[in-house]
Amino acid sequence: MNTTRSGRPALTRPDGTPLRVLVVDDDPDLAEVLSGALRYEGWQVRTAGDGASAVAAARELLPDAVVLDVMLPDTDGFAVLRSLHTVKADVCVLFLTARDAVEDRIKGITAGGDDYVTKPFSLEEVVARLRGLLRRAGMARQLDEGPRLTVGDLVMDEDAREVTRGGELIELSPTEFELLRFLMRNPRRVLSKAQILDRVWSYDFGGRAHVVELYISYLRKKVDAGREPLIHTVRGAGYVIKPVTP
Amino acid sequence: MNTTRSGRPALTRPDGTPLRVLVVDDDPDLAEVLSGALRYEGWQVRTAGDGASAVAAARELLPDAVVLDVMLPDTDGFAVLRSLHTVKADVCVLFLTARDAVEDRIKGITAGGDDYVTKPFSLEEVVARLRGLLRRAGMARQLDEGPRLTVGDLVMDEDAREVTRGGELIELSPTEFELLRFLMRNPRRVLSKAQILDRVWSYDFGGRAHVVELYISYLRKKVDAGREPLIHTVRGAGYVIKPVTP
DNA sequence: GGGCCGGTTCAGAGGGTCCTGAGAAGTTCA
DNA sequence: TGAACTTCTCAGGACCCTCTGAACCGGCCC
Repeated sequence: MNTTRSGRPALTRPDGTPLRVLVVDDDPDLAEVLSGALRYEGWQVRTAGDGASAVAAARELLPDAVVLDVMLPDTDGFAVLRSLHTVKADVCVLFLTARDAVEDRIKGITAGGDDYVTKPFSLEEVVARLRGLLRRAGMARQLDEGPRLTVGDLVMDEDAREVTRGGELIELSPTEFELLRFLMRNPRRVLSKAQILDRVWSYDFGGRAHVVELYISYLRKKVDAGREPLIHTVRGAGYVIKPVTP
Repeated sequence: MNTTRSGRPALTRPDGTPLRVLVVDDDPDLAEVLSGALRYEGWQVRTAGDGASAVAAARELLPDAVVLDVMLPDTDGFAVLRSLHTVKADVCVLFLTARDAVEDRIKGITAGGDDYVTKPFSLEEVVARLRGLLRRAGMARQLDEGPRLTVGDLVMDEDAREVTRGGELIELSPTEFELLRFLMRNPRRVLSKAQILDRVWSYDFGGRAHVVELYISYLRKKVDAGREPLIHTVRGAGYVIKPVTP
């Protein structure tokens, strides 16, 4: 089976070909970061910088999903959405939008099951939302297990945003939740603080790696408190989450 | 079984094929939003912008239901209705009409089992009405369970518009009812304020997400008052309804 | 041992999210 | 027409989340 840089099997559609995503943003840097992260996750990625070329690219690529900036130089996102749906009716769309534009043009978007993320976002957020869209659309075979992540007796339900350990409910803040999700999606793999910062914190975060240590300590208090620890420090390298008994 | 983007099983007719609906409206944005919401609910959707193409599309699609704007650029909705019935006698029709439209004529039509919604409507309203029509027509297998929604000891009878908790009747305003219905149709799933706004409030509502918080607080006062809470806030994410003990 | 380094933890400021009460405008119904 | 109800805006305030700064801890090397 084809594998990706992340070590996970490539995401494939029911017919075995890789999942395709089109990234549309007029900021080339951001488009690059996004497509890098998605490629890493096993997507076949293509980018476009404006509405016209987005529709053209979609006609060629016939993507399963589109990551679409609402503010584009030529057209507005809603028009692009309509064109995309005429190109491929069952395409999933994830919108990127500025914080204060939310109420405006996003109206009606999520009604179709599409979703949106506000800038500045974290890559983990984008990747997770996209996964959610595809899973609900029944597109990717690998996602069939559903919205559940498990490490030992620690269980995360992404849809319900619920985390339990040994059946006991654990309350987490948004950042704690994202950090834990990132760890749990990469069990038994050492993640550096830089990696964590890049994925869990938003791309324009200027802070230092110290926050990662801080949030790891928060997580430990809630997740590992008084129990066999799942979260481990690897000095000089980063952190891992792994079950106690392999 | 085939599933939809909403995670619910696809709506199917007695013979196993998906339910088909034709959306007829001359406003392409509205048609797009409507068809998105219906597709998400498991319908096979097709749209038309005027009476002539509506009849043509119906002849091809042979829809189980039609969502029909009364005001069309070429013909009026009632003429279309007659044509539709010659194409497929047992089709269910949901009319979309302006608030001050001639109510008598609508009522004459709906006597036949069809229904109508006045603009501006909420998507939740349209989706629910359509469900009701199909259920009464005995079309969809999945709807056989009837009009009852249950979360813990909270019970909603959609047809009677009645809500009880622990047997005790709870009086709700229209908006409160729709909000609660949307929550109860998605138990244990965190719904963002944007999602709620898109589905429960009418499509032309310009207000801010703040109203959602307000109505959640109203609901809590009536539904959760002095009892074990069913409605939960997930900070930074949205709201969930779920029974205390799973 | 002393200094250094990576990591952990505590305390607290500031900012944001969310809740709620009060009240204005619009709607329904008698 | 007036009263009751519904819907929504506004503003105050409580609480939580996030991040900074600084102290602390233990291992490692000189």
